[in-house]
Amino acid sequence: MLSKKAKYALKALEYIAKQSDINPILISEISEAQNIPKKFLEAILLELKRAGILKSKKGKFGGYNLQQSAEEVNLGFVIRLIDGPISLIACVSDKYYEPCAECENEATCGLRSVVSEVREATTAILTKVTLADLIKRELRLKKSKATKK
Amino acid sequence: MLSKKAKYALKALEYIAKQSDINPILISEISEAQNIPKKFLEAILLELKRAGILKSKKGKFGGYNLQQSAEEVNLGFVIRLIDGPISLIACVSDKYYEPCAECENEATCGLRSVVSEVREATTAILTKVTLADLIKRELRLKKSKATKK
DNA sequence: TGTAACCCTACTAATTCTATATACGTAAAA
DNA sequence: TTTTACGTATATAGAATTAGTAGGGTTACA
Repeated sequence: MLSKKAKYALKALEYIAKQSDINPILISEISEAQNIPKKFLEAILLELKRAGILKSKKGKFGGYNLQQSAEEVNLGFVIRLIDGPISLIACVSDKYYEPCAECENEATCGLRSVVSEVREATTAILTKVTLADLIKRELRLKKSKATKK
Repeated sequence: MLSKKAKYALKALEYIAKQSDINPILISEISEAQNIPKKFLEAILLELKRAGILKSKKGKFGGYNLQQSAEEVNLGFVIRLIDGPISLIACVSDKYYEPCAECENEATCGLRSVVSEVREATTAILTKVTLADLIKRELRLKKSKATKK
């Protein structure tokens, strides 16, 4: 499962991406709009900034903006950043690889081979979908809901 | 990520499935063969028994056997049993559904729609693969490794 | 009836998650 | 140049989860 932190990060990024690029967005504005505890959100945004996704401006009329474009930021990157490995077992993880303690032979482990397939399928989706896609999806869903009425 | 408990459960089940059906398998044997703490394994096997996957025989010459056939037991069932939801967010879970606290409209949530796709892809694999498949895979991997030499 | 096996309850140490508190640094406006 | 409105940094803390341990109890076979 995703941690709340990762979910907050994605919600916050989506919110920032939806606003105009001109004015920096306040932490407190995001916090209220998305129901995220403010102090917790501060830490999250800072992490996203360090990772190069966001940029910030200090002082009065400061706040956060995207550093990369909404088309560049994919969900897999964010989730990996905040929650760590996406794979179900570390022995099939690319970025967070660790050998299994018990498993004597990784190359012939059946479980590993299955979990590896799951990882491929999961990351294929998560790294393909960007913030921009997320916003587009939302619009599409809202439209199809409206026409159904 | 899978918990160690779930990994232990799968390893233990695979081990039992590989043995002949005639003699019950001892907890201590599995524990040693798969490097699983014995007392922890006891608890896991008990849970698998309660779920109807294993059956046990008490007393001298007792032990564990499969109750269902190796073709019947799929990995998704075991993982869900031990670790809970497979989905990344509870709002797309079938068995462990819970509404999102922050999300005001589930039907139009872009993140939900992406995570839902991930869930479909993941469960499709995990519920298709059975213990019997796991063993077959292992054999196949061992063979292809041998021919490579 | 002894003993080798599984069964059961409760406890705990360590870690992670979800924040909160406090103090500090910085930039723009009055 | 002082004030005010922001972000930055570090420390801490309660709750939940994970990964076991301890210590018997119960059953059934020889």
